[in-house]
Amino acid sequence: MNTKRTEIANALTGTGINSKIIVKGWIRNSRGNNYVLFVAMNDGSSLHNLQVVVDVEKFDDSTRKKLSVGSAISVEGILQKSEGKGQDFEVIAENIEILGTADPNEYPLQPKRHSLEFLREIGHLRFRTNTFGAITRIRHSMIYAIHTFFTEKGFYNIHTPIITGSDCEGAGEMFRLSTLDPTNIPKKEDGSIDYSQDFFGKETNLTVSGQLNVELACMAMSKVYTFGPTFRAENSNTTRHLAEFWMIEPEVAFNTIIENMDLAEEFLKYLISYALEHCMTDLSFLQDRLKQEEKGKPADQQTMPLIDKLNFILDNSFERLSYTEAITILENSKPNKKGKFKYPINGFGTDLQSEHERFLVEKHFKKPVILTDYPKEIKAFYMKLNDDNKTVAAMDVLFPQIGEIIGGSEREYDYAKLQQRIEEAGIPMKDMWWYLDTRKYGSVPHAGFGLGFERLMLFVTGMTNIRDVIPFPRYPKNAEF
RNA sequence: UCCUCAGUAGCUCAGUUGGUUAGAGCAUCUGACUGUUAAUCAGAGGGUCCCUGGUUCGAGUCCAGGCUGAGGAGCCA
Repeated sequence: MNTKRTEIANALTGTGINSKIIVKGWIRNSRGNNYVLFVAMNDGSSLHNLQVVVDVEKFDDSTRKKLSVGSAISVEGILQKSEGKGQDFEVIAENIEILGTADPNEYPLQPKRHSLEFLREIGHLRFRTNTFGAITRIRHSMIYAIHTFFTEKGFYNIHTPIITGSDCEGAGEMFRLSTLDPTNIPKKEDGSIDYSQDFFGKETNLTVSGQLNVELACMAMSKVYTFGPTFRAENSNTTRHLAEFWMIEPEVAFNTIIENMDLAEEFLKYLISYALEHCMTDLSFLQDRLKQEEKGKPADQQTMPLIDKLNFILDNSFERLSYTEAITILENSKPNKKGKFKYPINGFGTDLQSEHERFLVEKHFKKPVILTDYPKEIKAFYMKLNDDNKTVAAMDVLFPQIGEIIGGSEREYDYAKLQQRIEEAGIPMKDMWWYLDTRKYGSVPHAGFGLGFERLMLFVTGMTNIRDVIPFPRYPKNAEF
């Protein structure tokens, strides 16, 4: 006899029909009468539940009582065509083993819609909901697609360090990392902290970006990418920021900003088409969920259905324009002339606010936009200085609703110019010697970008809060679970 | 960090100008029903009204401070 567990996703397609199978999983819903019980179970392999039909007479009272929402069970029975209308197949239970009970008086999940805020509070259990099951499966598919995309293009994955001794990655506030006793910190004679006694013998932090390290690998391997966790200790309380998030950073030798843009656009379109191809069931569920949520809203606030929105990205080329051109458009725009912008446009040098980005993407071009050649003052030191001496070869990919999804640039590869930019940025030269060495020995043009993985997940799933697209969100005042 | 809004049963929420014993739906428990689809029907139990202080004869309701959450802004990915 077959004693192997059948995954519910397989059972739902009728694999093993009319024969005995064993399924294991968690009860999502249980209902019935004195004679027959219908138990919906889920094992994570599919959005859909498998219906187990329980002939009450065949089971004792104590087993039946334990068939409550949240309990884990193993069911042995015949898989057959369902007599009911809601599903194609069902299992007629012959044997039920209770693997783990869940006291219905305490189990917090009900077979009904819960608010996302409530589910965040029970983050340890939220995987057991349809929504988070769908998000989890899509997230995995996106991770797989990312590695597949780069592998097919001949990239090498580089594990860049999570602990960094460099405090000049320049992307935000860092989390300090130390094994020193905080109640008894060793001090030097001048009163400053004596890091020579710390674990690494120097000041260390959690990385805010793998870019500088991945550039080192790029200067030998040509096409590389890093995909890892990054940490920002900014006190950001928004639906788009996390203290711990995952970032994909490709870096390509001999590429200019043009090829960098091409790569970014191709990459995003690949991932979105991968999701449409492999995650349709979960995407449809999330689309319907979103529709439900928007039901009460006025028509003009309702967004395009999720799947249409994803297809729309595939069907349109991203609009590419320079920062300077964008400023001109914004200056002449209706909201600017009518004083509708909270931050008015003041010519070249104005840093673009989210309201401006949103105007360009959602109102003016109505498609994704790549902005290039920003004023050097508002961008990072490693970006290549353009011939005008005013702008740098930066590129930001802006998406509807979420704003900046990718930030990248061609890198400054001229030794002297880079040195000068480091100086202007006020970064101590002695900390950057290894990075400067890449420009000293065999320097070549190269370019790369960073894609915030959870921002991508926001777009693909249509979720609106970034805390719901990462399994264990970390944000100010919260490191629970 | 700033602005706005919110916190009442396990969940989602109602609670009138400050007034007796704080309500509903769902969930839970008990019962009814031979195939349910968030099953249905009947009944029952369930409350630190976020916390601290204040005003008042009297506070879920008013005031102050704090905590927590949501949305927006800044920082960015």
